[in-house]
Amino acid sequence: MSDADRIFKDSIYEQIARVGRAVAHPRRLELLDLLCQAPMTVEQLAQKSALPIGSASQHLQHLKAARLVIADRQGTYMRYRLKDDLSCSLLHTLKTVAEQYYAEMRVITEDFLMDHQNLQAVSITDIQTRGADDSLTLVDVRPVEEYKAGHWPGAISIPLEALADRLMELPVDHTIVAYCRGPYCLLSLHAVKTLQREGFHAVRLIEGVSDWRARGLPIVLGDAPLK
Amino acid sequence: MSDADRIFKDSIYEQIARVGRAVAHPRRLELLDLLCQAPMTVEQLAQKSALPIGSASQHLQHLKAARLVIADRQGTYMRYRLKDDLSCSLLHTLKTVAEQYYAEMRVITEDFLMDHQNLQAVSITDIQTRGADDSLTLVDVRPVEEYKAGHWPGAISIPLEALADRLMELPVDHTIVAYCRGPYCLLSLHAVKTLQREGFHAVRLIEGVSDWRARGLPIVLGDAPLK
DNA sequence: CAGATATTCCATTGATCAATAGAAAGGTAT
DNA sequence: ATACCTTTCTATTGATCAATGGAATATCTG
Repeated sequence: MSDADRIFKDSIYEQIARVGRAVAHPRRLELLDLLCQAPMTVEQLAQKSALPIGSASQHLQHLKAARLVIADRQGTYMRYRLKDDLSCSLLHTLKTVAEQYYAEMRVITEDFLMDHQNLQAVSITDIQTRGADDSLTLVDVRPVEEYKAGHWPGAISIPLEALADRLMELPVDHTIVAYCRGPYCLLSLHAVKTLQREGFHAVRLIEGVSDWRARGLPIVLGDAPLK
Repeated sequence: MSDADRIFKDSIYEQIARVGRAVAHPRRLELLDLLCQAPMTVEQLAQKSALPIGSASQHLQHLKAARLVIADRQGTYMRYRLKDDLSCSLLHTLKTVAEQYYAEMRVITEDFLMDHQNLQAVSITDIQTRGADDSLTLVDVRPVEEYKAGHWPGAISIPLEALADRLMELPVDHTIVAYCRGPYCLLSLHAVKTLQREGFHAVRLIEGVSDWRARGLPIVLGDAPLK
């Protein structure tokens, strides 16, 4: 093989490695995961990922340099968002590999859930099969901005923080299905605990919006009529 | 959010980042790409990627630790292979992101191909549409082991090294379609140049076996009858 | 234009990772 | 058992990356 050939290959693999390096840090993955939910400012991202603003900004710069996300100014805020759904698919692929290849993922999840008994979880396919059944109420417990940026058809928005004050909006005779950002987001878990404490029959939906997005399932934008 | 919640999330993202770190280095991507073709020994991998044995071994350890590949001893040789096709899909996703998001990929490829004029390239869909047309001969110019580990149905195996000596096996009135490991492998490029110099009408197939594998297209194993 | 706010830049420190060469380990064959 | 071969381990050096805090920049408001 000639020198020119070698240089060509090195350049190509170097470009692919740019993608790899961008997703080689846990904090950046968390930020990317959040951006799969909705566009957000640095401040929001830092708060939701429990990062100092400076660090969050630096990691976002890194993601921007790898062009997985783009940033645009909105007044004094800087708003970051995914370049497109391919970034979301990339993260989804990485999660799938980790879930398939690392038994640690199961162990970590199971160990954690041991502390939270009585938490029934359902999958989106379960919901779809008993779709005709009308005794389910789907609740999106993420912050409202994320709901507006895309939510499951028919779901109503009650952010976890407001849940305790808005229980009267929920039908007592229904099964309440709470969902959030995905299997590793804990909003729906806490929602279900609250609901059960208040006497509702509540279950947790495993998947989140980004999982549906990566799979090409339908997502509704904007406000939806409350039931 | 409680401390336990934060520890859980950190652990989960740390696991996902293991995947990211494994693919964050150009040399490891090249090794993974090679393993998408066929299982190989450390020596073969080192030779094909122009790496010192020690470095190749170290990078393979890294891939093994991330469980994208597995190793088993065969006599004095150590044979590495992909864990399964999911590793291949992972690499395919990374390539797709790089191709979609980085104009540099196009620039590098175009600059390189400037030095190689008269190189017509066809896609696998082109081949499939004119499938009924019988005037095509598909040639797999990779090393025989890789051909045996999976090749396009109907393709014959003539490794690039043997091509000059085996021209008589090719029909002069056909269009010869050469393929190799993928768009960034240069074996088919050199094959087409050789064939053209010898008076054949030859074109390069853009995709390689790993691209078909990642897409779930049919692949034939073992020796195939020569035409 | 001054003051307030959000974000980025910069410089420093510590940590992790890559490349290399030579020694060691595991396996085969005589 | 010895010699030989392939691969891995170990240690060192240099390079890159992450975290942090404080200064600088950009925008909006009064």
